[in-house]
Amino acid sequence: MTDAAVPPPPSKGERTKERIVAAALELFRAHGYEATTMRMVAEAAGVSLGNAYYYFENKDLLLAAFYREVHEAHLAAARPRLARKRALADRLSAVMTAKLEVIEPYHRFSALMFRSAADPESPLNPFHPAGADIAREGEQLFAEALTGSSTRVPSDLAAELPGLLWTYSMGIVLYWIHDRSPGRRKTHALVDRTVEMIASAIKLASNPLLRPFRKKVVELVRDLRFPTEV
Amino acid sequence: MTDAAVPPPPSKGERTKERIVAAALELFRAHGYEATTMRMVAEAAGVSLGNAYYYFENKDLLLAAFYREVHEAHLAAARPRLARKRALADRLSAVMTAKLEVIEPYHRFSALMFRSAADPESPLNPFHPAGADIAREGEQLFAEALTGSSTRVPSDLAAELPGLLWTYSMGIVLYWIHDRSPGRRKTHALVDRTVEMIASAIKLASNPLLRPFRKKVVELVRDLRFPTEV
DNA sequence: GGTTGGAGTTGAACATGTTCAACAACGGTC
DNA sequence: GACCGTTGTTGAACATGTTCAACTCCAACC
Repeated sequence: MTDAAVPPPPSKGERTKERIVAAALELFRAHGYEATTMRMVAEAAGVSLGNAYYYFENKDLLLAAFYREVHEAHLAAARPRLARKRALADRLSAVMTAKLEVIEPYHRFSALMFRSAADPESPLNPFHPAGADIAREGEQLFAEALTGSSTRVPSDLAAELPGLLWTYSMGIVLYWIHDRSPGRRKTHALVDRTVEMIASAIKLASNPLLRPFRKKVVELVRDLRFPTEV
Repeated sequence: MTDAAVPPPPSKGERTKERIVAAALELFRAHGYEATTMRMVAEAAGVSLGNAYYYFENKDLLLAAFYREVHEAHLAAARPRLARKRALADRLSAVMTAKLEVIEPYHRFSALMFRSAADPESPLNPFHPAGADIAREGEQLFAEALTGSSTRVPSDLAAELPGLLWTYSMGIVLYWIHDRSPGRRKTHALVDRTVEMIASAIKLASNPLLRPFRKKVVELVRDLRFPTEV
């Protein structure tokens, strides 16, 4: 019974959509986002301009498709590395390094990802329905990095850490966008050093003596984590 | 001798530019950024479309002019409040509250400020020459908040704090952009609580016992503060 | 086989940011 | 006052994201 595993054959529309995405990703890679016009995408996909808009309401949604692809690549790159590490700092480092490596080819136009991520209207924004999946999966990855590590974390903190770490990773990406150093040396240095600090801070915060302080921070995060809620 | 204080009379061009800015700000306020077209701005300013582009290379630069106006308003609102506070937490709170009040009328399109701020190419980005002034003045304001307070801060830390606090304020603004709660309650709550935590952390970090740890953090910040440097 | 309704597709049209060659106004110089 | 270079100004043209009414294709149904 392999029925459940066999996806239905792609419809004509699905194949067309796939062609459009592929064309767009290739053009983005080659020319960047702004320089890639919808007409170029349509032509490269062997499709009319209007047809591209039949599948993607606007250009941003093509970017969202691209973003998802990058995200999948990150997951695929990070998980095998996690399997080889125990120490928390190493595991966090594995996740972040995988991220930096995956996004490196797109440095020249990755600012776009970020601008969209900061825009409440954009499908890339983690609070937007269309972008929520990626954020959730990103947090999930950090959750795996935590649970698989040799470090024990109190449960109240453990509940909030994945979200915090995901936010941290967004901050790193923002730094990386502006990083002009060769080989993105500064971003890697920042990751190396902050990852150590975070691991230390987590161990410290797990100390029973610090429970009251920890509670206060966890409460703050829990209360205010979702600005979009009322 | 009041010569130095008397600015030269505005040239024709300066007056035209002023009219364009004024028209743009009013239209932004009324309709938001995207919905305001350059043609609308030109017409409202009583000027041809091409002429608007003579003064502002692109629409983003009009947004930059708007951003500067908001920034000036923030400085003007924050400084008198600082004069009435001594405690560090109160002073930080004064600066942040002034900021939130000043930007509140523009909540609907303020995401634009942020997207531009995150974009290395944009004039709003603090690492971009055109946006650097605003960032510097923002840090300066935090420097005033610090030096005027009753709290003593070790000099190594004092050198880095304004920049860190400015970064913190950007984070608050990012949160505020997504805040849908009535009266922006959640953002205010976040400010209230984080400002306390920051003041406590600064006092804690000033403790001589923590000098090694503080040195480590200060060094990290100093080394990596400017991603755009090589 | 004909009909029908939805999915897929097209090209033209539109709105808007941006550019540009040409023109006008102005201020200084002789 | 005539000349001239700089500053200011214009409207048309262009590129590109987006929309839309019309068309084709195709599978399901009678």
